[in-house]
Amino acid sequence: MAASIVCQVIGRSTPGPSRRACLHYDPHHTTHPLLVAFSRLCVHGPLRDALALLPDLAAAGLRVDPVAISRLIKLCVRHGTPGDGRLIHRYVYGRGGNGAAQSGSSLFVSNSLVSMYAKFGLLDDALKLFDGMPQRNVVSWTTVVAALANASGIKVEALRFFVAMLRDGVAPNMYTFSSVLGACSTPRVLTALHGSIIKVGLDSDVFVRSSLIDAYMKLEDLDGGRRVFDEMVTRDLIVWNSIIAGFAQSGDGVGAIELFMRMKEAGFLSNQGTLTSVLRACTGMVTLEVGRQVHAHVLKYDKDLILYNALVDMYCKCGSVQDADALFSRMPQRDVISWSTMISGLAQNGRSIEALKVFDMMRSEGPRPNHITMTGVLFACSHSGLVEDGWYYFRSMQKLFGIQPQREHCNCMVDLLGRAGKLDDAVKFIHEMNFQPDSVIWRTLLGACRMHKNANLAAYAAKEILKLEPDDQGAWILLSNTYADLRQWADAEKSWKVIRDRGVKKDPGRSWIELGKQVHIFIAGDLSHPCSEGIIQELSRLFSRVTNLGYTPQTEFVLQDLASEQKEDLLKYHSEKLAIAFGTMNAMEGKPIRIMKNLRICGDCHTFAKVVSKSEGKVIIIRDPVRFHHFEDGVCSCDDYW
DNA sequence: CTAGGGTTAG
Repeated sequence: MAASIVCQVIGRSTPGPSRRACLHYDPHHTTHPLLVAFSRLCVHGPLRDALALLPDLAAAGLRVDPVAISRLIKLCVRHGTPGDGRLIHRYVYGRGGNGAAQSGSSLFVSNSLVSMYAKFGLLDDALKLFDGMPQRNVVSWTTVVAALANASGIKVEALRFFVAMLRDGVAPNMYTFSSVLGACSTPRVLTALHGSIIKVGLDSDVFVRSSLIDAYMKLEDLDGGRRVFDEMVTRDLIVWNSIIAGFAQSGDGVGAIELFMRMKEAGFLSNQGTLTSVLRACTGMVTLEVGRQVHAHVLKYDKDLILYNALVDMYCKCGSVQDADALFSRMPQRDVISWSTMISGLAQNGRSIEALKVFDMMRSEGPRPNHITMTGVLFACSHSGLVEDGWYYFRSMQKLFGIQPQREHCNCMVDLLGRAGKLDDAVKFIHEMNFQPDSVIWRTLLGACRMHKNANLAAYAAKEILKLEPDDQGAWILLSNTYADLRQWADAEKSWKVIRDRGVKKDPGRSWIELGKQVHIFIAGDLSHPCSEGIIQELSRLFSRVTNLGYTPQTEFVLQDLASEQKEDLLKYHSEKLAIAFGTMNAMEGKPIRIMKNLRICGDCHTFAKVVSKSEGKVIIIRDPVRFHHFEDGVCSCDDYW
């Protein structure tokens, strides 16, 4: 076997003298033909032939070039065959397994093997080999640190190994630092690491810098990340992507987009990674106009399904179903994600019937729905009160699509029944489903109880949540809100006391609106916006107009027990009202007013928006974290059902 | 032989 491979390899690649060498081997003047063949196979493959020579090499007692061995190890990684890697390991270390016995068992080769195990996710093997190594250098340590930093759940171990490395007297290099930064879990550790990086003069390395930026961003220290970025003299595309992604992920979409503009000014061409981050920023912010501009960039990657899907999602989340739908129907190909995105997007925009129509289309011409598609379908049903359809899809998804209902589907069903006011059915469903109810389910029920003002059941659901998650803020807040809705101020106050005592803070209501290239943010009760005077005037103008059309403030949506004028004041300055006033002041002819909210819309603001849409003849679109409300001529797309 | 960013649907 070996002989035929050797002849083949040598004969194939170099006819003439080497073929002779194959036949007349002189140990003093010529490299052994086995070694020649082996080295070639390590570079060009096939992997299988190279592996087949290992036993003969061992039998002949030949010492193989470590470079060749490590190339072979890399081939295994490329082929994704850990078994072959183990074979090489066994050959290199010999039967004794004492680490120094066989040919090629240098530090270099051991490092390659550790790295191979790490890349296959075989951490135990990597560590066992590492522990048995007679010496270890920076590379050995760095390989292990990187492997641990990339693993989930045991990142702390990376830090421990890093410290052990220092104790061992091995100096970290830029590779080590950029790896260990990925395991950096507290600001203190980060400060310490950053300090040592500067001290040893590695802070000019681009890799180290981008890891530093990423580490600051992951700890939500945007300024820290920004500073590292600003100090850089030479930046590459990945550094730009790091900082843009950091801003996009921490919710600072405006910052992300500004950086994207600067990146283009600096002459960098965006790649798929840049654009996905920028689209994510647009999706989070509902900056439709900027999103359209990004769309123009994306056109250069027109075959990229991921970017297309992200665009459809962005248009849906920005409340522009027309754009989303136009794009969806023009897409060269559509996968499950495309269809699911479109279905959920329509449902979120209150177009449940259309969502179900798209689902029918998908069934006839698209890919097979998956469990996330079904979540979208059930979401469509629950947000339109289509109880019967919901039951039908829930009951038949196993039979029709082979999808076993999961937790999230049960949650949709509880939502469907709860929203429709069938609270008893919802409770019955929870007790009969195949899962142990979790806090998500109870929270859904609690939301429905609040909507239908069933305080007793709400208290039950809240207690169940607090059994599972004793410190859950949401449970306390929803419970107290329920009492407030019922005007049971004593009970509400009791819950608020718990919230205050535990330091639970309620997120203030925030709304934002895009005007030109700027995003204006409004916080409930906060009149610090530069146009506040104008906004207050506009609000009173709107109030007098809508009062004539029959609007009265619904003070039951105010949560504290206050005199009714004070309550009206609080209501008046809800963030969405400030945004609506700002929107009507600056409205452009024929364009809808688009507003984003961080919390669910309040009932009074919902009525207000409806009446304003009629009195001002404007379309108002408000997106809350769950769905959209399109207000037009006094009605909302949600049919007052949300 | 060791290192950096992004990845869409709920």
